[in-house]
Amino acid sequence: MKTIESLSADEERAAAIFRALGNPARVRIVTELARRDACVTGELVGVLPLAQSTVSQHLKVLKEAGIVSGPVDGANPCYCLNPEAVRWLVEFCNQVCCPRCAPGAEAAAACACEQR
Amino acid sequence: MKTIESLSADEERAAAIFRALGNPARVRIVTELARRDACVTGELVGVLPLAQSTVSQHLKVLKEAGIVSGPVDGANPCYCLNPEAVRWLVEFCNQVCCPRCAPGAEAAAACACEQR
DNA sequence: CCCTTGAATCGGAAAAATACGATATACTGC
DNA sequence: GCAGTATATCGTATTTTTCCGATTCAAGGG
Repeated sequence: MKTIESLSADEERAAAIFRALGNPARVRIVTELARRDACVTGELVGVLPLAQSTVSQHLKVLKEAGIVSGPVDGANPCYCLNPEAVRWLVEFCNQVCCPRCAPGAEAAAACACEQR
Repeated sequence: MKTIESLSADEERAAAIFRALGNPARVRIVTELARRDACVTGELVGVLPLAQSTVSQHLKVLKEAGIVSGPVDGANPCYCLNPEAVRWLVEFCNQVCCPRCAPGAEAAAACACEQR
């Protein structure tokens, strides 16, 4: 993938987070983590039809993107969802698409040209 | 990538949209489309340091994910941002992470376990 | 100290994404 | 009809992702 020098820092961060979330297994992990307050990896392996090493890799990707934090090593290894990252992403979407995508902006939603 | 049969339709749709947005060039295209009301491909080629055929491919990916619509063929080929898709994605994020990620949920944001 | 258990990392195979140039297609204007 | 311009598609080389089994590492129990 080519680097685009004209990209803003926000755009790059958004792309990185989107990319990390752009996999069904990782979306599933995030929804599982959100459902509970914390999660050991082993439970996730039970939920997903993937090998333990693969789940571990997915967790690493999510962690590097800042979407999850952990694990705390020691007695209770645990991965946690980082709500700040999700909130940031939602905010980015709203900023970028504002005012056409903001909730309540339905009136302005129609495109200027006819849709195919 | 393995198909995960236990995945809900929403989770799959979210993953597909995230994946489509998970590329710097495509984020840039979306922000450009959001900035204007419509955009012919040519202008985007000028904005991005990529070949015309590559930009066309990116537009195709975004279109297949339902993020942009168009082009209307004829005199004024135009691609438009589909605000509904972005709104749906924001809503998905809020639903999944609710109540821990919803705006104003800062009090509940701290994870149950210590962060590394 | 050794053994079990759970998670991370390594090595590598297969599949998918990314990018480009070349080519095809569609529309405009002469 | 023909030329010119703009966009889409094809073929393909390269890179990246995805996944697994095997191995390593760390903690705890006997």
